[in-house]
Amino acid sequence: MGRWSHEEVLRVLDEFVGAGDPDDPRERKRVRILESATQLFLQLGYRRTSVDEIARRASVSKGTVYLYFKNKSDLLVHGIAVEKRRYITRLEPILNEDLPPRERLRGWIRLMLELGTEMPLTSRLLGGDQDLHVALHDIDDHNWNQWQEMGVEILGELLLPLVEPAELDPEEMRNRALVLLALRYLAGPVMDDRIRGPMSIHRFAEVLADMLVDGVGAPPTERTEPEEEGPK
Amino acid sequence: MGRWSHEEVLRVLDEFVGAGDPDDPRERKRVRILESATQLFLQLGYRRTSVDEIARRASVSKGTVYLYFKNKSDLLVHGIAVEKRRYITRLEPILNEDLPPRERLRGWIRLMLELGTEMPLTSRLLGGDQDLHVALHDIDDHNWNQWQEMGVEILGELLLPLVEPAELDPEEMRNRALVLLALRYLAGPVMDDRIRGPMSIHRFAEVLADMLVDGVGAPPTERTEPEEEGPK
Amino acid sequence: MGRWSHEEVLRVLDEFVGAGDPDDPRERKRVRILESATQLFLQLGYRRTSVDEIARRASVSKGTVYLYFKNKSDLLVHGIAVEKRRYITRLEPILNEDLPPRERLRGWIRLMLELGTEMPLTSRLLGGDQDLHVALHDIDDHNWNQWQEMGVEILGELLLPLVEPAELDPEEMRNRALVLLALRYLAGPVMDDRIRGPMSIHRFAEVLADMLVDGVGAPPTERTEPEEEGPK
Amino acid sequence: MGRWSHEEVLRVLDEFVGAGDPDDPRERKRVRILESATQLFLQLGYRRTSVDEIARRASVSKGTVYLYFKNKSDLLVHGIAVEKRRYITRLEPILNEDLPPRERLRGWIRLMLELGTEMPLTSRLLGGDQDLHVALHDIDDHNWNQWQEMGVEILGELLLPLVEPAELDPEEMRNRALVLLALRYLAGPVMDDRIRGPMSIHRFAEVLADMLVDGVGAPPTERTEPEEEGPK
DNA sequence: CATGAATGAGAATTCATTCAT
DNA sequence: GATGAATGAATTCTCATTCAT
Repeated sequence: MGRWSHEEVLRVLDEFVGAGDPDDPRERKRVRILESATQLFLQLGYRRTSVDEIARRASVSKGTVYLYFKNKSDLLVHGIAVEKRRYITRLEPILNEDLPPRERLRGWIRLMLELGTEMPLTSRLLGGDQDLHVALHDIDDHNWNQWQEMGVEILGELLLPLVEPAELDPEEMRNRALVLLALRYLAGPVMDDRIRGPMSIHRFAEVLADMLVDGVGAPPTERTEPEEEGPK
Repeated sequence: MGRWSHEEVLRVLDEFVGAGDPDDPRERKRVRILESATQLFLQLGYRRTSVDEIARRASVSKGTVYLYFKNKSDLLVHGIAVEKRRYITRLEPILNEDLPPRERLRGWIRLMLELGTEMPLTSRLLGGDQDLHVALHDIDDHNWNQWQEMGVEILGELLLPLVEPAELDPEEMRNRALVLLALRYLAGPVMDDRIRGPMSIHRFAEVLADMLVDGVGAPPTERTEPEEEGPK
Repeated sequence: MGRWSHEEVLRVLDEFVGAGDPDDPRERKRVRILESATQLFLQLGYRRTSVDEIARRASVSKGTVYLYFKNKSDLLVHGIAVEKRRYITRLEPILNEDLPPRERLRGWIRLMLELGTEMPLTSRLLGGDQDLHVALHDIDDHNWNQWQEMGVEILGELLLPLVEPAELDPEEMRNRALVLLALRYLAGPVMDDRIRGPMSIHRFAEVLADMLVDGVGAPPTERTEPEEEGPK
Repeated sequence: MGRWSHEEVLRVLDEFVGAGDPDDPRERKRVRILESATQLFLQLGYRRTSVDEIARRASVSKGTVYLYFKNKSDLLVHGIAVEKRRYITRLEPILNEDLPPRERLRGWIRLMLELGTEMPLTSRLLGGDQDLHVALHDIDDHNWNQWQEMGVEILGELLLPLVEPAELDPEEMRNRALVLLALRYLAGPVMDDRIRGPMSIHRFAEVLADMLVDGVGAPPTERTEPEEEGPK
């Protein structure tokens, strides 16, 4: 499983904001404010979201927002941190489980495309949202690199057994990894059901995985559907 | 070529902003303002770009900007129209040429990924940039639908001969078309060379096409490189 | 000693905030808060000092500050009162001691210039600090007049024997008293060692006294230096 | 006249903001805004003065203030620059005129005390106003040093012929110069007629000069009064 | 008594748009 | 046509003061 074993993953986790006791009313308010902000950032974009509006949606006063977060951009930073924590949880089964390589790759593709639902801010940020980039300016680069490296590492692992029989040269293999990695940038668009058409995100990911693993002309694998699903 | 024959294509074109005589000094000023705006929108995002800055870059007064465009958002609308016109030109060879089906699909994938370079505003918009979406609100929907339908139509054509031997049912086929169509949302991210790694955009598109056409485990086709290329 | 005998001085003192038992833990807390406030007012100015910061420095909660002082400006008023009490103590030797007139005047000049160290808030206030003036608005006038009258009275006493031989007319004498009285406004500036150059405040006062008593062209008197001194 | 001959003085002047054509309506508005700001800064202090209030007093909109001055603090900087220009004008006669040394020193003392009327912001700043200091933070130090050095230089020149007969050692002389220099910090307080009593600022300066030049016990020189005078 | 969370009235600054010249 | 000065609504952030616990 390469460099991204538990220790590493936990090191990354430690960066994340500690959640605190969910029964503490203060914590509850904090979460309410953060969620209001996140929703509005997604709905209107970062700049168009005013702190006033965030406060109103969270039913607190403007001043209270600044009591819990030192900045408007601090709200964004914490929103992204919350998503990261969610990501780690979702990643672990793919990294640890004892599945056939094809299934692991398919699981990974699915996860990447579902990131849009579970990590909408991050998707937006990775998708190049200027507003978010500007708001995050300094932390941005560090985060991005970490994110990219982590992806390359993990995907390399997953890909290895699959491309072995074709005897691809290492450069070609690395390129394929990079291309597959870039698929996560579809996570944002894929949230839009006009883009997905009649498919769920899960199904969309399956179809993409089918083509990538076996080629556009090959027949599909058996369809798997998760129990519960967010959009569509 | 289905419904999207010349007449249709031209009908779409007609909607675009009429270019006018490129020697008319008024027209030249109009173009200069529009280009300044487009560059700044791409560089700073829509909101962070001030009309003042646009005027300065175009070496006209702020008032003049409003003489040629009724709004700040009008600048965006026209910037996008310019890109559309460019798109039609690029699309035609793929639609008309008498190439083997696999090559046509590969050509289409290449084009989609290169849209980021030639249609940066559109890519950004399709990629979910809130700033742009909000600025365009009403025109947005109409445009978007047209754009999507046009894509589905064209891609259906291209895909048909390739999937025929696999006897895919029509639903599966439509899904695959939608999934492939969504790849154009990679156009924006693919402009970032941290994402492409050592590959040019063209090469990136080739690697993606290889996997999609033949599967991740199949050997690559012969590499084609265009004479000159923008980034990387 | 004129009108400013013990009774008068004590009447003024009585106005000052009663100190209370210094062993009472409540009183100790009160003093701690007041000192924190005073230090911060001097360091940052009145407006820039937040009640939060005062509470933090005094290791109490913000609410507690309001338990002991009804206002932010109340802190300032009491801070100034504390300085007044200190002033009375320092003034007495000059009023009572049986010294030659020149020495008494020199002592008084010294004291005035040293007020900046021992009555920094008052100096700042007298020096025209708008922040403080505004914060004190109403009490201000009453206080100021009292302060001024007290000074004129005392200085008149000190000056009388010195100007007698010159047979100055009463108006001229009163004017000289007023001018000398104004020297106390140097107390603030004189705390800045860039202004004093290599001199201590004490030394600075001596040099000023020399010139005032004997003229700029006369040789200096023997230098006196106090045992211990604050700045420089 | 030492180092501060015409060239130097003009070099300093060049730093000042160019006034522009006083008939240009734009310039007139600029001046109106600047004067409104200066008056309010003096009346209320820097922090308590809001840009809104400045705009209202100058009868322009808030936005217009920012059209002419990039900052609130920019208003302060320019206000001080205006005062500097005034200062240079007043200084020249003292530097150039062919007067007896005593008269030159007396003229200088007069000028210093009158600075409060003609350079109220500067007086306030030199007097240690926290608000102003903070608003100016970086330019502050440079300015202060220049101001101080200029004073030491000029005063040294003026003092030399007066102390020569007393054969003061150089250190004592330098100290006397520094002490006299500090008298300019009385400029602010002296603007207050409660402090000056029945004297005009001019008269106050004369009385102070008398004492400093000849000693507190010596008779006054003939009284000089200027034709027109500001306060009192 | 003590606490510190909550409030909301300001304050500085930006910028799309208008309009007199 | 062209200009650019003027406007003022909107936005982020601060902090004295209150009050429920």
